[in-house]
Amino acid sequence: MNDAREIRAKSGTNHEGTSAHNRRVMIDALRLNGSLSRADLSRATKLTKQTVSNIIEELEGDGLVLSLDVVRKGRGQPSTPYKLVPDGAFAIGLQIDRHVTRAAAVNLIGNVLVRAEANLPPGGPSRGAKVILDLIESVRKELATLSVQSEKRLVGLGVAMPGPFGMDIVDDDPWMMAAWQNFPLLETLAAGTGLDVGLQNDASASATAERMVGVANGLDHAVCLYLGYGIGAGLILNGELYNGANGNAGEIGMVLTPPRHAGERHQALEHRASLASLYQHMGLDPADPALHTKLAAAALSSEPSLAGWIELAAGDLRWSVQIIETIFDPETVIICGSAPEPLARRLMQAMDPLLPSIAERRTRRLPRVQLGMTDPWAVALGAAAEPISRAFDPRFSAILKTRANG
Amino acid sequence: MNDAREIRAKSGTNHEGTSAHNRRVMIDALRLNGSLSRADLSRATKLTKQTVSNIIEELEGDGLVLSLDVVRKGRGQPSTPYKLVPDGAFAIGLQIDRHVTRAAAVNLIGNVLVRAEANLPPGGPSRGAKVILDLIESVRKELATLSVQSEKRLVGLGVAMPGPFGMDIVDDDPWMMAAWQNFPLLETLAAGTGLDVGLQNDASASATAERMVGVANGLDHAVCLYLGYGIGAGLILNGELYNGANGNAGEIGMVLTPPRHAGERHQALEHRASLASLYQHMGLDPADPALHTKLAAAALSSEPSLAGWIELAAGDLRWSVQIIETIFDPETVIICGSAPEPLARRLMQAMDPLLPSIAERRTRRLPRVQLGMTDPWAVALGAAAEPISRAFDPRFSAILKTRANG
DNA sequence: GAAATAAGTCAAGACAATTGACTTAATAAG
DNA sequence: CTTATTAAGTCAATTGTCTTGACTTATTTC
Repeated sequence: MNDAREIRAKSGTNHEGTSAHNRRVMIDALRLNGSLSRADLSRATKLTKQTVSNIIEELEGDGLVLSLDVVRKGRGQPSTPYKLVPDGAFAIGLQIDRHVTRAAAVNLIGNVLVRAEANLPPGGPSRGAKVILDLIESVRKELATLSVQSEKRLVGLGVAMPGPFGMDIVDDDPWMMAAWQNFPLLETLAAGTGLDVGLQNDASASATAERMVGVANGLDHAVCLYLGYGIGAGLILNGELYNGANGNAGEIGMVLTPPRHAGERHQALEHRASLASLYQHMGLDPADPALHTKLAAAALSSEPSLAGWIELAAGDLRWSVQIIETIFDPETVIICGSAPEPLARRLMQAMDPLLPSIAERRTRRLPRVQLGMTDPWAVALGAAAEPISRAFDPRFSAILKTRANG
Repeated sequence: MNDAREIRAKSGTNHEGTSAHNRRVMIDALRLNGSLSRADLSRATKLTKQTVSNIIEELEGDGLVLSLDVVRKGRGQPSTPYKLVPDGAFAIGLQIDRHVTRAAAVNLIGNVLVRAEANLPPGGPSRGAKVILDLIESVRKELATLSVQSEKRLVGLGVAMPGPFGMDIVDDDPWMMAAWQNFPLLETLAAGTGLDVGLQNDASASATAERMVGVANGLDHAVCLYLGYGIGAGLILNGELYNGANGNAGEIGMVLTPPRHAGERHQALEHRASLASLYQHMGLDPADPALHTKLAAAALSSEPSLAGWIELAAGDLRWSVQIIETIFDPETVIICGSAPEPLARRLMQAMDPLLPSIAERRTRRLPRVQLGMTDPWAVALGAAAEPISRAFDPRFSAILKTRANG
C-alpha cells in the first residue's frame, strides 16, 4: 500500500506485555501498600489467586519480593504477607548542576545508599564529562561494597539537569549549561557506563523523587513546583511523569508574570521567583560554596532584604500555584527545590492565603499546597528513582511490543 | 494483611486485554493511515502477519473493516488494503449550552450524519432534561432511517457542557448552568437512553473533535484553546485527552492575566478573552438568536468597537498561548471555539507576532498556532467523538481488567 | 523461463491467565 | 470439645491469544 510513506501506528502487545504489566502492577501494589498477602494482591489487582501466586513465586525467585511472618487474623488460613526486597534492584542518579555534580545510588524502595559529589570544572562537557564518569564509577564501586549483587541488579542510570532541552541556544553562562545540553551526554554516559540512561530536568526529577518516597507517593495527579536556580514544574499526570512533545513540559520559567506595580514590565517568572533572583536581590555570589548555609541562617533571622524578596516571590508563587491548579486540576501542588528548608517554609507561609481557585472544594483530602523535599540531594534522588520507575512501575509503554518478530 | 484498610493498586491484565488492545491498535492505524494491507499493519504494529490476519478477519466479521481492490506494486504478491467501514459504529453527541442544546450522530470515521437542536427552556434541568431526552430520541430515530444497523452499532452517548464540574456553586446565571452541573445528568441520560454516557467540558469536546477529524488528527501532544462564551483548553497529552484529578483540567478561565495598563486590577482570563467579554464590550445581547450572524458580519466589517476588542483579546490570547506552550510543550496550539470563523481568523491574525517561547525551534514541523473548527456544531461533534474514542482508541485503561474472576 | 521478492495462509506450538476442585489452618458456634 | 464456617493458597487441566516455521500464491526482474 505504501512506497516509502511512513505508516504511523501504535505498537501491539502479546503475552510478554501482559506478563510484564502484571509483574509491574504487583510490585507497584507492594510498594504502595507496604506488604500484602497473595489474596490481597489478587483482590487488588483483579487477577486470580493462581496468577498472583505464580507471579509472586517468580518475583521471589528473582529476589524482588520476600515473605514475612504468617499473620493470623480472623477465620481461615493465616496469610503470608510479602514485601519488596529493598535491595532487589538499584539505580544510580546523576545531577548535573552549574558548578557541581552529584551522584546517588538508591535501591528498589528509594533508600539512598551512596552519595558522592564533585565540582564541575568550568568549560562545560569537554572537561566535565570525565569528572562525571569518574563520579559514577566511584558510586558504583561503593555500592558494590554494600551489596554483592549490586552490579547484577543495577537497572539504569538517571540523569537530571536544568532544562529546557533541545533549544537553539541563545545566551549562555559561565557554567555553560547550554553546552551541556548540546553535548551528546546520554550517548557518552551510556557508552561509558554500559547502563541504560534516562534524562529529566530538575523539576521532573524532583517530582519523580516525591512520587517514589515523598508526599506524592501514590498520587496520580500532582505538580511539583521546583524552586532552584531557575524555576520549573514537574508534572505527574495520570500516574506518570509528563514530558511533553520535546521533553520540555513544565519549564515554566519563561512564563510572563503580571507586573507587581504600575509601570513595571512583564517579566519571566524565573527572573522573579527563583534562587537566581534571590541572589541578585541580596547581592549574593551564586558560586559561594557556603551559600546554602548562609541562606538557611538568613531565613531563620529577620534579614529585611530576604523578607522583602520573600514577600515579592510569594506573590508570584501564589499566582503560579493558582495557574497550575487551574490548568492541571491536580490533587495537590508540592513546593520543592534546592532552597534551604527554612527558606522554603517561610515562602510557603508567605503564600498564605492562596488565591481562590478551582482547587477550593469541600471534598479535598489533601492540602492545596504542601512542602516537599528541599534536600540538595533530592534531584539526584529523583534522577536515581527514574530508572527504577522505568523498570518497575506500571505504564502503558511497558506493555507495548518494542520489536517485531515473524 | 488488612482489616478494612483499602488496598490501592492498579489492575492487572490478561488475554482479553491483549486482544482488545491489538484490535484498537489496528483500528487506530487504519483511521490514521486511511488504508493498509495486512502486511503494512504487521510492520506498523509489530505484530506477526498471522496475528494481524486473525484480527482483520475478526474485524471484518464485525463489520468494522472492509477490503479494497488488490494493489499491484513491485515484486511479490499484490496486497489487499483494508479500511474502516464508515458505518461500522455510531455515537451520539450532545452539547448543552446556555439556551440551546445540540445533538449530533457521527459514524466510526467522524462523519456527522444527523444533527438536531432545540432551545432549552430557562429553569435548568427540571424542564430541560425532557427536552434533551426528546432531542436524543429524535436523532436516534433519524439515524435509524439512515442505517438499519445503527441501534446495534451505537457505542455510546457523549455529553459536553461548560465546566467546571463538581464545584461548590457560588454564582449562577439565568440559564442555570450551575444547576445543570449539580443535576445527576449522566444517570438521567443513561437511564433514559440505555447508552453508556461520558461527560466532557466544551474545550475537551472541541479537542476530541480536532483529534478525530481536525488538525490534531494523529497528534499526541496538542492543546485546543477554546473560545466560547467562556474560555478553556482541551488537552491532548500522550495521545489521550487529559482530564485532571476532578475532570477540570484546562479550565483556564480563572487564570489571572497580567494587567493591560497601569492601575488595572488583575482579571480572570474569561473576563477578557471570551465571547462573554465581547458581548459586554459591544453591548450585545447574548440571548439574541441572530448573534452569530451579526458577529460574523461585524468581523468582516471594520467595526471599530469590535476591532478594539480584538486588539485587547489578542493580547491576552498571545499570552495564553505562550503559557500553554511553556507549560505543556505541545506540538501545536489550536484555536477553536464558537466564535464565527471570520472573527476567529481576525483574532489569529491579531495574535501575530506571537510571544517568544520555548516553542520557537528550528525543528518545528507544525505552526505554533493553527485555526481549528469554529463551526457551532464542533462541540456536539466532539461530544459524539468521545464514545467512539472510548470504544476504539488504544488506551492504557482499555487493557486493564475491570472485574475480578476466580 | 527462472530467480527473486513480497503477501498471505496453515497447522502446530508456546505462553500466560483461568477454572474448579482440593488442601490447609484458623476462628466461631453450639 | 467438636463441628461448621471461613479464608488462604495449591494442583492439574483448560482456554485464549500470539508466535513459529514451512508453505502457497502472485507479481516483477533478469
